[in-house]
Amino acid sequence: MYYSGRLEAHGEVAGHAMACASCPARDHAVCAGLDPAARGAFERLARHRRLRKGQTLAWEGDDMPYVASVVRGRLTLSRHARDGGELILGTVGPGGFVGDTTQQRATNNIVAVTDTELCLYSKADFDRFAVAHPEINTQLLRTVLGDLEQTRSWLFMIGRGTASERVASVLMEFAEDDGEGPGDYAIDRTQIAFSAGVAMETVSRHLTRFVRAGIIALPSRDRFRLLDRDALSAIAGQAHAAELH
Amino acid sequence: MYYSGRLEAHGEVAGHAMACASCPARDHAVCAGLDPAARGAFERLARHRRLRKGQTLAWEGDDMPYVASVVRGRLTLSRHARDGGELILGTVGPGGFVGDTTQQRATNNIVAVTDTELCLYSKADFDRFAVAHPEINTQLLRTVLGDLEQTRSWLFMIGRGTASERVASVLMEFAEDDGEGPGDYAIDRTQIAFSAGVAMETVSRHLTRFVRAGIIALPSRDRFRLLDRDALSAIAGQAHAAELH
DNA sequence: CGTGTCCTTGAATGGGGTCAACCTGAGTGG
DNA sequence: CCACTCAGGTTGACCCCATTCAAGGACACG
Repeated sequence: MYYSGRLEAHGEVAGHAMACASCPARDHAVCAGLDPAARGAFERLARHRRLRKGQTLAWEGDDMPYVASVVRGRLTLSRHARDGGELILGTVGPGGFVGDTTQQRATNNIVAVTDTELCLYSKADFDRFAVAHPEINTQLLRTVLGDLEQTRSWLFMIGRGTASERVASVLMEFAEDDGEGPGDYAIDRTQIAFSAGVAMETVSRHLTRFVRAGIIALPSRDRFRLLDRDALSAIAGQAHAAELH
Repeated sequence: MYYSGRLEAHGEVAGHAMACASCPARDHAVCAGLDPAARGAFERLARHRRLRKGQTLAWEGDDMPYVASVVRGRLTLSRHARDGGELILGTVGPGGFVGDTTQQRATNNIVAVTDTELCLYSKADFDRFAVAHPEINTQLLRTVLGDLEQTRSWLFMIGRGTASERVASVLMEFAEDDGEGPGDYAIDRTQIAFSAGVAMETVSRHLTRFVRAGIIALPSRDRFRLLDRDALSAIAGQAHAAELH
């Protein structure tokens, strides 16, 4: 089931129920840096939408007549291989942007990894706005350059890393994304496998190896505790270090 | 030996010896879409530079106080692993753009794969120009979005492909980059290995396998002839197909 | 208490890395 | 013109890591 062109069809929140004034992403999102008048105009184009964990915003190849700015939560971008496999190409968190007005169709699957809130803009509206307010492209450019850099770092990781390195890198990502907490983070073996581009069994084996080495603990099936960040970081390797600007 | 901050130190061409009017990249480059007055102003900021095949524009981590637009030729972006290995993250051809004004240092090695001509702009100049002429960011955004898409496609390829698929994909890239010709393209085993993220020996083995299958021919050490494009494309897989437009 | 989902563990297989020897052609210098 | 050298490429042998297939465990749910 996917976005059909009418947001209301999902029973999701439509319209801009949330005020920009209280938006947690307002300083990082694409709308940051607009002057008050322009921001007001931009706000009026937005449709607010919530996605529950696991829900899909778009499938690769689908018609996707809108772009989106993430307010909270996190999305993954992924692609399917014909063998049924999947690879996660990156994630987008608060302040991030998904979609491309120069392409009609979605090039990636876009799925919420946690409950997520978005502002949607039709591509036509967004383009029209960008012509009138070209300064929005400055902020968007910043975001996209960041994504490009992140994707290249990940490519480097995936292209040259062993399974240990890949799994360790994914854990590091999870640890950074999830805020801090006391060192306890959510995991999902399948998710790790799809991110790292390795088989699930391989993920499982390396996790138990990390546990035996005292680097992490697995208090429950869907959580892990980071015991030795430096050790994990060292396994992840410099590919990951490069990612931290 | 690398860029030291003074272009003239290399004895390369400095200044804008070439007129924009005759630039082969003028319709695709970042300067495309500027009105004549703005283009004139932009042109005055440019320094023209030539790189010979194999020459390096920047090393990862180096201070890089300029950005560049490629006029002709081709550059590779790569990163080194501590084990001495290297991975090519992408290439930039005519009309393409390298560098990021939001970062002071180069994040990638930038090397000419063929003789290449560039227009260089100091990051300070470029930023100042972009404030005065925000429409340049529209074109730049288009370019960067294309790079992002290309990098994600490549990530997908590398992340899930076998060595055959990777090597085949690299050959397809080469075949597209090099214009058409009669089906003869330049290759270099090391280059392929660094692009595909596999060992040189593996590249060699797969090339001879392709030759035996009648898919390519190797008339000399540094050339290959594409005999059966469809077969090669099929091996490269749909990951590659997604990359085409 | 069954059923299903997610995870773990084992055994077998094979693809690709690594090391090492050898080959080939383009220079180079006598 | 030949011998030498050297870089780049090929081929073989071996081994290790990750995949795959398969069986079984842990836990939540009805």
